[in-house]
Amino acid sequence: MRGAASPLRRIPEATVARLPLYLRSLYELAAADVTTVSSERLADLCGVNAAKVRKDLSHLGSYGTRGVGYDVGVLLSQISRELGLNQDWSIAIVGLGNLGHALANYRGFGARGFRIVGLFDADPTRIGEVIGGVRVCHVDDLRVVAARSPIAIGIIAVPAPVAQQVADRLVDAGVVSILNFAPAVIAVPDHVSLRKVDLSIELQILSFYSQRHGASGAGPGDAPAGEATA
Amino acid sequence: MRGAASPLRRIPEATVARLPLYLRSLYELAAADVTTVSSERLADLCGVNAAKVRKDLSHLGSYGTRGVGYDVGVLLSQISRELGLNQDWSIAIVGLGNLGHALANYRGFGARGFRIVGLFDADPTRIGEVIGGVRVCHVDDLRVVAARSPIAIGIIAVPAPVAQQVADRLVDAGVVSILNFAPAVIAVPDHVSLRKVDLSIELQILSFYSQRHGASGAGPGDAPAGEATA
DNA sequence: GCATGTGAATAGATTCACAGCG
DNA sequence: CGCTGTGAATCTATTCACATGC
Repeated sequence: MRGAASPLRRIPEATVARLPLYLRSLYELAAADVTTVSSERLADLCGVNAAKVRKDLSHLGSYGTRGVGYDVGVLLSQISRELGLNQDWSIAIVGLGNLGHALANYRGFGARGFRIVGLFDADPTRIGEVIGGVRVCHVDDLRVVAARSPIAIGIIAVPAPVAQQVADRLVDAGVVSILNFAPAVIAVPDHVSLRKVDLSIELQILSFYSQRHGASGAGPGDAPAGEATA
Repeated sequence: MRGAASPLRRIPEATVARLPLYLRSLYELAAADVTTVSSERLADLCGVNAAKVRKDLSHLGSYGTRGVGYDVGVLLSQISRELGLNQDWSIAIVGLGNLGHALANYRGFGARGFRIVGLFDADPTRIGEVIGGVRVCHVDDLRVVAARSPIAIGIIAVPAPVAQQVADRLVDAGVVSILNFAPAVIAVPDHVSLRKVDLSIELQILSFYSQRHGASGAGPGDAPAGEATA
């Protein structure tokens, strides 16, 4: 019962997170007219371990040929299907400050089936502006706009203090996937997928490892390495 | 042997990645004049499990009081120190397209000890432009500029095809931490820390879960749910 | 022969559950 | 009594190593 092929097996989260990586390398291989690839080659291209590639791919089914490798075209279409990239996904961006603006102008969404269909902001002076062919609407109209043409993925690019209420509005408008760029923890119902991108967290993690590992080319001027490690 | 306090224990990677999260909530608590916090409260604020908080914090040493909780100020300073946030970190951004530009204009770096000291691009028309008080230099001058005032963290915001060579130049200039925004796998020597932020990967992961879970408010027009799951 | 696919081994992270202490 | 700190149990992910099949 259920749909044709894919979503019967349970695919580990870690694997899902790597599939897009494989996909990208496969596109490059295809563009270079390479028709077959081994797990080892693909692993190299993606900066991972070959056994990991094989185990990951085995979760989608057995699409390799022993002694030969994987057919690039077949893998491409299997992974695309698995990731749901056969269909288009509509995106809305909320918050058009520095970052939101940059995202809205980013070409490369459309390239792979992600289409920006809505731009929203709370600042009246921004309403009506057209970015990348899409008109900026007031965030109060989110629900109405979403009712006309559904939004699959909402991108939050507002300041931290209003991130939660924007998330609430997105959920209220029927959005089931959210990508949060605001430096704030937000809560969503179980049926909504949430991922976050947090610049300052990334920098702090790097800071941690810089401090330990290479205490070399570190500080700028003030506090070179006062209580350094090495 | 070795420095005063912190870096003797081995702190799990997963824990390191959460420390900045705790830190942020602690700043908010401190700003609200809260002096004590329980693992459960902190866990709520960060959207994680209370046992996880306790175990994470235990890796830094025992700074809690049984029956009471943790002192906000003490935790703040312990985590800050552990993450290396007592010192300032110098940042260079390479690539000043949409994204690089947005990052360069982003206030909030400086707030927590991250200071943009260099901006680099390969496009001659952008050289000399001043963004956020910093002059854009040619990427060929990276090494020279870095020699004058060392760069701790390099941010790559160039198109994928040139990401690797930019990484090489950063490493060559003595940078030991790199944050890569380009949708490309890059390789760096062992002594360099590398983290990545990849928008299109995040979207594809969300696509995967949208497809499975809520097959509700999905497609926009073309391919609504052709071979849908539910 | 060669590279996949996979059980088994290992490592790592999360969660449980409770002893221990303020 | 309440909350921390932590061993033990569980779950997840990675890696190994080799039988399997083209």
